[in-house]
Amino acid sequence: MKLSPGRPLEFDPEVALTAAMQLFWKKGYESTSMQDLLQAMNISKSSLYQAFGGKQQLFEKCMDHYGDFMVGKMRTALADSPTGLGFIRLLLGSVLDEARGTSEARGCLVLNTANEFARRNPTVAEAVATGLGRFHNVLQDAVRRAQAEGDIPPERDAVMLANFLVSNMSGLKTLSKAGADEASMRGIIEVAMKALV
Amino acid sequence: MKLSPGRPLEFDPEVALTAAMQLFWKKGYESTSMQDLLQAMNISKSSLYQAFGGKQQLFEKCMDHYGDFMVGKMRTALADSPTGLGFIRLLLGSVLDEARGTSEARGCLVLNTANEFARRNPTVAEAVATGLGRFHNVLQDAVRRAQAEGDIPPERDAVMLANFLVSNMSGLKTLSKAGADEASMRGIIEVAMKALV
DNA sequence: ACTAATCTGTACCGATTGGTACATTATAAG
DNA sequence: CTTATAATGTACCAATCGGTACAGATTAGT
Repeated sequence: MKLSPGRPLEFDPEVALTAAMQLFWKKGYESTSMQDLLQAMNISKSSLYQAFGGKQQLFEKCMDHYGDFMVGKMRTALADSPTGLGFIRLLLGSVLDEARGTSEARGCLVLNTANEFARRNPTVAEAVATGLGRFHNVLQDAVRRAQAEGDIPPERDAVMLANFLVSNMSGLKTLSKAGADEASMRGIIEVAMKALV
Repeated sequence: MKLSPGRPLEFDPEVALTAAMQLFWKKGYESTSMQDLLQAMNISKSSLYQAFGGKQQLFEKCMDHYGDFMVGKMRTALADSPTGLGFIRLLLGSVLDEARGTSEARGCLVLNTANEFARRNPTVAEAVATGLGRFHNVLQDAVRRAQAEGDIPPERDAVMLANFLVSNMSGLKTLSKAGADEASMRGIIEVAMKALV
């Protein structure tokens, strides 16, 4: 930890990064302009380029930040949940908030990015794969715990079920953006939950 | 059918519309530029504005065109399929082509649009809802036929199952864009199919 | 006080965006 | 052949895109 002379930062990099993340999350990469970012992060263009390197590099940092943020939330939710199956139901149900309009239908930054870039950018594709893998791992742990607790038959393939759950989360989030009503989504969740036992 | 004087069209509007549709399908709305469209449609800018009104209006026409095109394909596939359940399996399996890299991972124009616009544009939101409804109807018919054929229990809610299938199609397409391998996707399809019986 | 290092504000860059104005060309009806 | 109508080609528009150059401001060490 060496101290160098020079003017100190006038902003908190993590706060600024979080603001950028929220914006990318809500609007996607392409339709988020530098101007939008500067306003949301409340820093000058020079500072952004100096501290984050540019739009693309900032976006990649946001993807990582999102992964940490969201996986952290999921991990604590899983730990706090009385049962593994309860956590899964809660997670699927969280999409209903978006459908109700309670929260914004901004989906998941990782899945949004997968849809927006569709493997066109190798760097981004890798970040998407990494993020998705982390979510998968949480779901897989939840499934295994539910199996240990007797709520899911032990002979079922936990990896497959975790993949199935990720796919359903993704589908639900897309349908939510498509304007699906809450009742339809409840039905989908019901069918998906029944598929686990 | 009245004949008016004036210079005749030098292009087939349907051919041009299809070319535009393919481009929007592959690249999305925002990242498809006018220049891209003119090149793919092989018409001049004047002709595009004269015949289609502009980018946004052209896009809406493409959405309708896509709906006709895709629902038509699905309807004939369903009619040609020996069983309703076979059609459903075939439809879900079609996503594997994208995962294999056999065909491009461009997903579904309606779902892509839902993800890109996320209800920000009311006009587009309505087009998305309409398109999705048409897909849902095909799936619903397939489920009812499978029920009549004894492959799906008659007491199960056909609407719910159709919604579930749309959601899974969507999830699979997103995961395909995220770079999921074929084996994972086969597993997901297996779980989803099992959820129907 | 001076210097080296770092951050910030201002002004600017070429490229590209979707869209428009208008003259020119090609047809059908009279 | 003239005229009304419609399609096309050319030139242009302001606005915005992400990015850069550079001077000014603010610090720590000497």
